[in-house]
Amino acid sequence: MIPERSLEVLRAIVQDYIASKEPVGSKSLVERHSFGVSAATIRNDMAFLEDEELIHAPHTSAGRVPTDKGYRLFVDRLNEVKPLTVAEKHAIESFMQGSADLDDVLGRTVRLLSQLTNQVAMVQYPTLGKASVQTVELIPVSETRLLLILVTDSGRVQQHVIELGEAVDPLFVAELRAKLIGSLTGVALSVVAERLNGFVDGFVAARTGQVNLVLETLYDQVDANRQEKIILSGTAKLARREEDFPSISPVLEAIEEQVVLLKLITEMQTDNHGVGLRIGRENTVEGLSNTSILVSGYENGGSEIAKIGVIGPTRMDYSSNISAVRAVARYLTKTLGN
Amino acid sequence: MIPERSLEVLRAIVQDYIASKEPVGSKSLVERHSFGVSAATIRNDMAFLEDEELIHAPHTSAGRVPTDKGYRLFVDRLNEVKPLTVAEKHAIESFMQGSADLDDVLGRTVRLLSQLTNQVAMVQYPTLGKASVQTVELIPVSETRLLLILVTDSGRVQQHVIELGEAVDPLFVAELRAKLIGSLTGVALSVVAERLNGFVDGFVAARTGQVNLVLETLYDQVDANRQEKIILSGTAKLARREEDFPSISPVLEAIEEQVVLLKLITEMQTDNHGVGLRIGRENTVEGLSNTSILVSGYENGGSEIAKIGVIGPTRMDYSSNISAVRAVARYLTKTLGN
DNA sequence: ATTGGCACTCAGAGGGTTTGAGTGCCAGAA
DNA sequence: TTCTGGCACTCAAACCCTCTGAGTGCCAAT
Repeated sequence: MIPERSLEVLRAIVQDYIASKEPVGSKSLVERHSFGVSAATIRNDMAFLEDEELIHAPHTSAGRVPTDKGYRLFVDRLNEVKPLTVAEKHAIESFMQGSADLDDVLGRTVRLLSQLTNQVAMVQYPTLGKASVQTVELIPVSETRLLLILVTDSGRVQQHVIELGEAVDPLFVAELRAKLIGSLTGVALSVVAERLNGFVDGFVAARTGQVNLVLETLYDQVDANRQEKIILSGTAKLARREEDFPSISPVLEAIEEQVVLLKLITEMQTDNHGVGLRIGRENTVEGLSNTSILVSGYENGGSEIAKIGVIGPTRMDYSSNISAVRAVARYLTKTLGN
Repeated sequence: MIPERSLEVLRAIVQDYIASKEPVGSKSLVERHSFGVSAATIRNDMAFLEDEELIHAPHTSAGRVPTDKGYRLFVDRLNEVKPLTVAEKHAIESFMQGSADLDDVLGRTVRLLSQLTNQVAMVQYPTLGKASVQTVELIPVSETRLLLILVTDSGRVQQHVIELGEAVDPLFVAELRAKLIGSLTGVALSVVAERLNGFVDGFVAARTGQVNLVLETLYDQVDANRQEKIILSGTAKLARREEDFPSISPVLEAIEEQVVLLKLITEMQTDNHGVGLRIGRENTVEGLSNTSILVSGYENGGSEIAKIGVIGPTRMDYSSNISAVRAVARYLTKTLGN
């Protein structure tokens, strides 16, 4: 077990280090915090913390810096989540005011979060989840082209133009449309494909080519709901922290690699405080070993779920950032609720 | 007038500097290029070029570096645009293979351009231009909600859900839909609003509220065609060139500021070689004083027009980049032609 | 106009010294 | 047992000095 005072010392070290960006030594520690003991005693505690690999000295005659493990313990056991200030809550409200469609809401949200935390923010597009088909439409837009529209009950609308390559017969389109609506309304996206098994048999042989073309497109659209995507904001914030990283280039590269980032945040569990956190090397991704990633989940109409979060140096202000991410996620869920 | 050989010297300086990233001196110049004169003579020419402010010495006993003005003269008068290699052409072809909708095409294009030039690439979304309405659709998606769809002849499809707040009468929707189609098919987006002047008078008074709601949404969508947007790719490429900039942070900030960037590229003329170029401080934007911006125009079905380009250090390989931007722009126009 | 020669400049590399924040440890006090 | 004051020790970073060499500018000779 780690003695009580040592934990206090760790907390103080993390706090001072976050504030000053300088390794912190025993002397400045006793000056800024009232431990009621001398610097020498603190040094003993620090030696203990170092044995436990919770802090680490960049070189012999320097102060101490928290290790990833130290931050982890700090966050899990010592950190009190700082509630948002009134000004911040106000900022959230006004930022989200008057947002229109999904793209718009997510765009605003990610900018908001970046601004609030002063870090790089990210939002994952909502994924398939439990969403189901609200309606399907088929509209001729020219001699040979059809517009296929898919509306899900989570309010997402997708469309795609299908080039049939031959003249469109309005009667046939009407029939196809009616049958599609009949078969799919209310059906969960995840079972659309199997529900349409044998669908093509209901048409005369001459039409099967066209029907299949439409079905292909429909499957693509359903899949597009599965295809995941992330938007980022505030990349420049990373650069302003140049001192924080040996080089920002690998970090930028890593976060530009959407696939990796998606994988990473998808497998993150949101446990404590409703947020998920990976500190430093806990992100197995190379290039992110000096960054922490903080995510929280949000919901879209109860049927789609995805994550939102920030990426910053391991030495970030966890208290504020955790509450910001949590608040914005909650707010986003609420906004999408309508 | 600038003597012939001095121009040759300038060309050599630019080329060597781009290749080596080191200030170039008279000695290495005569070694690497066969001028047929001695270093001392070259020095005289360099003194002349310096008087003309085409080159500049970082400090007394250093080699010379081209100034913005020097690059400008180089590009305008000395630079031969390097044709793309077969491999590069091949890369373009295969990269664009099998692209689907507008988003997808633009996304691929910008990644392609970034990869080809090894710089940050950007694509502006097509703007309004001469596009006109191909068709309008109005679809009930729930008790109280309508889906409005606008298709332009450039193939762009937009949709938006309208919350009417009261139950939707199918007959009314059919009437509204028919009248909209009648009034708008083939009408240029720029005159949609005026064409609908008095449109609401054709309905019974009880419906005017709902009609106006739909019209508002329609106007918004038309405007969204005007609303401009840029996508970027390869931001990390900037960071890998850390030596090129005193600090990348202002550069990143500048390019994250879409509004500024849009304004900048919009006012750029594409003159020589079909591309537009701003070198260093020619970009009045603060933060971009060490970067050059290179753009070329592309068209979407002849009716929408926008720009595509790259941003890099002033010391970039203009020859290759100009041809890459030009080629990709041409290819993009062709791809969108279908 | 061009050239070789030469004195001059100066950024940057190399090397040595100094400084001071900070540690580790110990012997004695509480 | 826990804490404390004291002290020797360490080492990165700051500072300073010198040296080096690439490069210039200018001039007198060709």
